[in-house]
Amino acid sequence: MENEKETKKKLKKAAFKEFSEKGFMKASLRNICKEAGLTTGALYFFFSDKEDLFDSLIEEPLKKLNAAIENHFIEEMSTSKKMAGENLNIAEMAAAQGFEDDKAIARDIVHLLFEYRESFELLLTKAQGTRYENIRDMIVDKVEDHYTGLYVMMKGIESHKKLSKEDKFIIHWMSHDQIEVFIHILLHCKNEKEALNQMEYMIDYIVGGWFGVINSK
Amino acid sequence: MENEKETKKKLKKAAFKEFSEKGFMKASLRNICKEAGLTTGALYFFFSDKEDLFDSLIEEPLKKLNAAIENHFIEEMSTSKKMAGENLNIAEMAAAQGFEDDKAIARDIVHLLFEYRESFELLLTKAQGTRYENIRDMIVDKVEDHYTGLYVMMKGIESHKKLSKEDKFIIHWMSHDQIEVFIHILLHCKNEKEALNQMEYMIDYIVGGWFGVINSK
Amino acid sequence: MENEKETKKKLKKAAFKEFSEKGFMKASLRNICKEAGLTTGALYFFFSDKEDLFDSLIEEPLKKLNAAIENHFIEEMSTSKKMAGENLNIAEMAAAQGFEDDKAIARDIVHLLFEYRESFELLLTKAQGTRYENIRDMIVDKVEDHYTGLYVMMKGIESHKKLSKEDKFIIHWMSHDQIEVFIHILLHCKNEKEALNQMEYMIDYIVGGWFGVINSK
Amino acid sequence: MENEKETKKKLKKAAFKEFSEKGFMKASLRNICKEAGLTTGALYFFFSDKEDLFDSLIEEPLKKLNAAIENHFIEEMSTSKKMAGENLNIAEMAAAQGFEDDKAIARDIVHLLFEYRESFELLLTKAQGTRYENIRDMIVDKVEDHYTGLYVMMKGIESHKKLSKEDKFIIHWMSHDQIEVFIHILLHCKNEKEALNQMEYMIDYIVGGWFGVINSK
DNA sequence: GATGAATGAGTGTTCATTCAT
DNA sequence: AATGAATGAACACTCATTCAT
Repeated sequence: MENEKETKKKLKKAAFKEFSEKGFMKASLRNICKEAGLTTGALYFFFSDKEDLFDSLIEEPLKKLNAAIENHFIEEMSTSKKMAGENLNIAEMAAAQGFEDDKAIARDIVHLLFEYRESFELLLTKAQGTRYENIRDMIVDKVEDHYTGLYVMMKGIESHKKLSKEDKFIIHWMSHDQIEVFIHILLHCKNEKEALNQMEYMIDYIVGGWFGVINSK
Repeated sequence: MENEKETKKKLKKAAFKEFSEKGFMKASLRNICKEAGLTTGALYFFFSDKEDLFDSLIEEPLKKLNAAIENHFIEEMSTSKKMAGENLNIAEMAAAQGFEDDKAIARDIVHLLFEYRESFELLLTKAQGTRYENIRDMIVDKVEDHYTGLYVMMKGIESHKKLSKEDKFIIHWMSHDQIEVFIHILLHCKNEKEALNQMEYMIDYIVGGWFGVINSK
Repeated sequence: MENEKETKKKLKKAAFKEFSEKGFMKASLRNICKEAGLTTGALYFFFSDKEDLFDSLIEEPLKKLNAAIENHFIEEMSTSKKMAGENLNIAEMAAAQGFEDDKAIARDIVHLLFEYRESFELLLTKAQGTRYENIRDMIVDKVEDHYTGLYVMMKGIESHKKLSKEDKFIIHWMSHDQIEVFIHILLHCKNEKEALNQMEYMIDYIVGGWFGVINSK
Repeated sequence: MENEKETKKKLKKAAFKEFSEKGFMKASLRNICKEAGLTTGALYFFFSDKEDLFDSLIEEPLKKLNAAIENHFIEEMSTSKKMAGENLNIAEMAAAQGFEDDKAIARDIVHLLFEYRESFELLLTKAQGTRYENIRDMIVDKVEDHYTGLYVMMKGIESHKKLSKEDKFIIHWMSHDQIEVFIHILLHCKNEKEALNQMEYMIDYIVGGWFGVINSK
């Protein structure tokens, strides 16, 4: 990233502007090159096509986000596992410790989102027409397993295989909504500090929602 | 709608297919006309332009949805008002009666969504490039006042003017999320029956979220 | 004209507006019919095509103009002939009687032009794309013989056959310019009265020009 | 102009042909490209749109014409000024010296017109639909001040502000007619030599016309 | 590395005109 | 007399992409 050719940087900068203003589909490579003071040929030296150019703007941040998700949501379910070993009502426990672990994860994610704020905004709002147009759902799919595990434990269900259609549906929704929270914060807070502040209230909402579901029926 | 000319119907059907497959922007009027077995000129006899054609597919359902929103969220806040007249804790009351009014509203909306299911799916997922590309936000804006009123009462705040930045942010989020619930149901349930079933669980989540927020701090 | 069908009149009125605003080529039959509150089919009942519609707006005035030209410039060359019989310097004679006959002709033409003012304006400024796009030249050709006769006499040339290339050129120009005078008046005077007033000065110019040419060399 | 790419030249040549045959509005870019053996995309590499293509054919000549007009009609009014300084009847003087200055100007203009003959013909007869469709009037407006000055002096009027409506009308006409002379020569003479020859007679006419007006009443 | 040139298929849209009813 | 529907060809213009140099 740092030692990229000057030309490539100019191209990416111009592309950023154009994609941000018009979205992927309406963006014009001609405009981008004109803005960058280059010809279309130059663009095709660095990028294989329009989508590759878009990719270059969000690739690194997206990789990091994926890595963070791997770390936080997939590899470890230590909190839950630990608790499951003991003889406590899981919901009470989670409440007792205030979901401290989950809050820490959330803070990490928010930090990452704001580090590459513009890229993520681009990815989330201007990618229609690229392979990322369903990026929200793609991310939801990635975290769904994590929340399934959490749900199973909190509900005291023996195995994933015993989950009803209704369980699965609500788990999918809650996963979706968790992602929606992050996106909402990214798109509506003007900086990380404000985001972390609002995050506290959002967590009250999400946790409340979870308990609403877990205690239902 | 019912006594439309055969040709117009063919055109709309073909348009539905094309828009659904490719989205508004990538849809080709030529394809639509070919599919309908007509020339492009014929299309322009019935519709003034590409967007007018798209409009025709979602106009009526959207009008009805807007009307429903007006009726349910804007004109009446009877539940809240009734309660406000008495000397009770509003949150307790709402909980006591199980948010029956809100549930009734939700059922109505769901019914409407599934009555024109395909149109709403089109509107919500394929409208980029039309004036409806921000339809989600447009609807959120419409219901936000309603939820602001609800929030003020449940929190026991004197006036809308006393709302903090954080209050406003979380109200906006909760309004947004309420709409998101409906959209999620529309896009993930295969029919109204299933939707109404899932709706119950979603309401537990939403109500839990609200209490999480209201009781916070 | 008077007992035309109401529909036809509406069509012609709307056509007048559209042709006047956009010129023949850019005018749209669809617009005309819409403006008239009719369908294109109706138009084609009364008119065979776009040009026929245009024609209908200028046909009668143009016929009358042609007739006036026949009468004044072609049939009669009485003044000149009379004079030619006598033994006088024709130029002096013409000057002496102040070109009274020609002035009378001019007044007649001006009267006609202003009687159908709008039609002639249409014909002269909005006909590009019709068979009248060279109407100026067509009229010039009609009056050229008359001026050739006048020239021959004033110059004392024996026969039309003795006219040099230069003579013919200047005759053509003077014929052209005479028409240009009428057009200029039509397009720049707001009514007939003003036109007749300005006409006096224009005649001074034209007569001066003729003497300049006749006395040259 | 000279070191233009072969392709661009082919395009301009084909455009010249098409515009000359059909006029700007009826000309088809497809035809032009076909004639040039290229695709429409190629055209848009060299020209920004249809009008830009037309412009390219008349731009340089028109610039030179405008410059010539600036030089001759606007900056200098030396003849008049010189004379105004002395105590002579301006009309007599102008006549005495045979309008030599004005004749020189006319020769210059004619030379220019014939240097770019085809371009000027295009501009004057095929520009309807472009921003040059009123080019005649635009040029008249440019020279009118010059002739106003001349008129004021020849008539012995104190100031421009004392000009009557009739004065202004006849000045406008004479300016218009002067331009018409040049156009007539351009469109009716087959080369510059013939044009300069005919010009002599035209000047007799114009000068005669001026005296007719100046000495009137 | 980068340019300038060119492709070729595509876009939405407009048009005068026709014709069965 | 007039409508409503439909045609079919044409329009100017834009696009991502390619490639010889």
